[in-house]
Amino acid sequence: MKEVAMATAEVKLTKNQRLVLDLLCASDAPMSAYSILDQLRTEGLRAPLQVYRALDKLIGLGLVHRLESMNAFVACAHPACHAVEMVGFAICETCGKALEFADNDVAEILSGWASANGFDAKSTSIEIKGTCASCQEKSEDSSGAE
Amino acid sequence: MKEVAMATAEVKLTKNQRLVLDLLCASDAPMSAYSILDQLRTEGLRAPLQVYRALDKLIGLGLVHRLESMNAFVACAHPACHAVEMVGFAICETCGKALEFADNDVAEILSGWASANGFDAKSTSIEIKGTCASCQEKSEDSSGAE
DNA sequence: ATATGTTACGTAATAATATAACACAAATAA
DNA sequence: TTATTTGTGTTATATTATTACGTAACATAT
Repeated sequence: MKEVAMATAEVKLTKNQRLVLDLLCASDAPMSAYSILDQLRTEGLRAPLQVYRALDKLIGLGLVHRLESMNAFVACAHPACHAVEMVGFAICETCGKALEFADNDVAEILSGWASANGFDAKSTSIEIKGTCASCQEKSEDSSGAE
Repeated sequence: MKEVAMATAEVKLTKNQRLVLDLLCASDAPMSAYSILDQLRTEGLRAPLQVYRALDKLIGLGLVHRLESMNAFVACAHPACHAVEMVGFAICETCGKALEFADNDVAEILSGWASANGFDAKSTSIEIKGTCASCQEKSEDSSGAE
């Protein structure tokens, strides 16, 4: 029961799943499956499938999310409450980082739309593309204005 | 000026762009780039790039949307008001069809989140995965219940 | 008309992402 | 133990997308 208080330690993960999750947690930006593979070659991973299988499991557990518009994967920012149903990301096209967010109002509106239309929703992904605050500041430096 | 009243005729499209758009409009479900290519071989298209270039242009015009989670493309259901900023789709995992929707409340909440977080949003995609009404009915047939 | 810039085209090659199929090992449960 | 499930490792292949190159079509300004 001393077992570590890490939010992600509740479930027993296999070696490969642990390697992938730890790498994603340590990364400050989403990673593609193949860059995960490259990083883990030293740990013994050799084939894409090893990564994809671990990712599938981790996504099922709500510990990892997939960014559909980028074919990339990111550790869930809220590892405590694995909300699998609705997740949102704001993805910066300049630095590649993704900010995870959750919004109950949006979730309710969308599930309202679904039931009004007889659609049985299993999962919802929201992805906003644009430029993050930090990258906007940087680009103002070059524009010389004010 | 007699020029056709088709909603999609406002802009002058090239032959390849027209072929791709017409095919997507005629399809009742989203299509992958390569299935578009296959369908248009008889029309003279030969290489993936020809399709991807046409798609890029059509997406820029708001006449076609990309379903990020499926690597597929679909003609815009509202060809009149080309809303590029925010589009939503409910995608049926059984029949593969996609229902397009728009919701101003959601759009406002999301753009509110963005400005509150200093994020400069360019485009937003919402994709709900699940089962459409029609496919639910069909599967009830087999479940015999009630 | 001719020059110039822009947009689109066609082709070949290749990169990047993802899955199928197979045989085997470890953990779990009956 | 036996059966069942779950995960593993490997090879091969399928699917999706882009790079790089050279050419053609079109607008428009001289």
